Amino acid sequence: MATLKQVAAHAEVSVQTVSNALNAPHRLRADTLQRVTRSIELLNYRPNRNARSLRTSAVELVGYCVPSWPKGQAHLVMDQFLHALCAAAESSGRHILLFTAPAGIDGMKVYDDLHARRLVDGFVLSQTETKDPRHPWLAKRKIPFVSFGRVWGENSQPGSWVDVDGAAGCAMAVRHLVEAGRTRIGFIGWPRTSGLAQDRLSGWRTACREAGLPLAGLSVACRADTIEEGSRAAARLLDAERPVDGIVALSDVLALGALREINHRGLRPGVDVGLTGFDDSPLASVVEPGLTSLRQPIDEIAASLVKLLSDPPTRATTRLLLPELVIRGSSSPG
Amino acid sequence: MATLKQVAAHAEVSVQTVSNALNAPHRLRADTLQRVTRSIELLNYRPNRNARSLRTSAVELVGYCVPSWPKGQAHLVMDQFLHALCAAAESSGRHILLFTAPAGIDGMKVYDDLHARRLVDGFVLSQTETKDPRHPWLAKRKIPFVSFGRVWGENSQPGSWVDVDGAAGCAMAVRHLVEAGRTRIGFIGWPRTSGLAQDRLSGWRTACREAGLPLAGLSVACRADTIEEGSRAAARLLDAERPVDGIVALSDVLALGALREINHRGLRPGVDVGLTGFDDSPLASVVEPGLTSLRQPIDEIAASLVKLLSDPPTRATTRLLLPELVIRGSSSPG
DNA sequence: CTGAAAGCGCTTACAG
DNA sequence: CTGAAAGCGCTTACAG
Repeated sequence: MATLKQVAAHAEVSVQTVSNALNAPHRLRADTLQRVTRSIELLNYRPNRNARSLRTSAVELVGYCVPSWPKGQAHLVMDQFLHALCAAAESSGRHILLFTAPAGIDGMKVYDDLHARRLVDGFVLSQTETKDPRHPWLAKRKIPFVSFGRVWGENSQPGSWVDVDGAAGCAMAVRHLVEAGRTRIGFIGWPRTSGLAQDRLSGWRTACREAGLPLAGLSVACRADTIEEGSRAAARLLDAERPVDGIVALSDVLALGALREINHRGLRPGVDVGLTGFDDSPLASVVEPGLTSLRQPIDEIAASLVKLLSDPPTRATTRLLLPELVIRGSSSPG
Repeated sequence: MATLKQVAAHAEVSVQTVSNALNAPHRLRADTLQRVTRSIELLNYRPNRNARSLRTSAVELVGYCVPSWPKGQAHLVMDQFLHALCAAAESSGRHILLFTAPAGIDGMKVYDDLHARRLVDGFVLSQTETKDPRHPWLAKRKIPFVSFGRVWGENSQPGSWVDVDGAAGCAMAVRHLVEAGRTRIGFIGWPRTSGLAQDRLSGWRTACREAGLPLAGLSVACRADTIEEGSRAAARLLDAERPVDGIVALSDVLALGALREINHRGLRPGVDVGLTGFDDSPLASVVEPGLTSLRQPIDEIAASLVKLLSDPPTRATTRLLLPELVIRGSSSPG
């Protein structure tokens, strides 16, 4: 492995000049630069990142905690997000360092340790929870971080965040169903304690109201994000005195449950009942008919997060992105 | 941020002694160790990893290339694998560094660069392909790596690997179906060019033969790992003069296609036709009836990989693990 | 058991 | 535009 010193000797310049050739080429005369560059190539020199980091105290590594899921409850779009995050980081010479940590406040000593030992410069948080303790904890200690997702607390959230506009997304879904002629659209969500659920619910409510559609008794809160709960909720909406002809579900999994219930009853999804999900997970295109779903702009989210972490603006910044409605058979025939 | 020097001053010993307290505590007298430990805690000292790595030239970071997938073709068990890999690495003080790289030989300069700049000590390869160019490339340059999966070449594969015994797994699936009374079991796989497909096919063949079951015309090779191909293959097996009453599919996705076809025909999965998949992906427990599938022992695989990379045996080592048959409704009623 | 010193491979004011 | 020197924070023979 060639070192800076060896390159300098080979090019007959000082190590400082080689370092400049790499980090500030404009400081060199053209012919010197060329000579140094040639030596670098000849010796196949690659700067040692540890030495650099020790000197500059920047490791150009971003910590990301890989969530652990209850059995079978895999995060279906995580690999897409991770790939996008990696690609975004690499476009500015950074990389992602993966780690595991206990949930909640107990995990914070892991974050602290990684930062204190200089394994990472900062963190990208995701799987943000209502009243997530990580944000204030990190902010208090001045450990750099950005958040994918809001904390939904009463007070303003510490740090920069990027999120998807769930309300706007669900409103898009409602309008899409209205255009397909639906007149009674239900919402399948989670309890009010979840900020994310409230957000998406509000989009459904607003759009229904704007379209002059009824709301009363048409929103169901599921206790868990499972197929079974989705089925049960759909059954309730379809068993009502005046059954729904459209369903907006808060997640793909709930939508899949609804899809099953619709099929069980001999109703035709996309014909008798229009249905939409959220996330455009791999499940959405695997079922039949395909599930219309709201796709989060993963690449843009990842790029924003990395940018906010790498070049932190002077004050905390927020960015709300629109999801994209991916239309499949569950909401429109053919 | 406290440094070694400050801790040494505080404990009134040399820096060498503090370093020993951390890395070779047995060299210190008990009272010295205690005094030093107290100072470390008081000053909340955390050793700078970059300085350590520069000195020892070990970064304790394992590179893992996050695969990019064609749209919608997410790797459904990847987040489980990544979590297991992280946890395994952390149990020996290591971490996972994620990166992206072009497929095949074009990506090797990325691997080379990460290693040369000392961002990683070595690599865990996965998504291994038939005649994967990465293994010989890395071996030739003496860049440490281990492989999850075999390369299936004619020659012996460079480097250590860990893999799941697909043949044994598919044989287990066949025997399970035989026990449930099936007498005509088909296999849905991929073309013979895939070593993995050959492996799993051979398990089906062996077990059928041992059970005295027919083989002729009962294996179908799909061109792609999609629902549609799985459906088509199942249709062929069910349209035969003597239709099958059991199907072993090479993947969960193909099995899901078969499940759809079985349902379409008004046949009852698990009753009229027994069906199994491979991977126990999140899809398997989400469909109805649940899909019987072969679960790869992810945690054990990850632990083996990290161990082989961290404490490389003197000669390349291989480890073949048994998958576990997870039985759900698709292969047995109730 | 403990300590003084060299050195890992860089970058960065500073001087020329 | 170029170079000599200090120093980032550790570890590791080596000496006492």
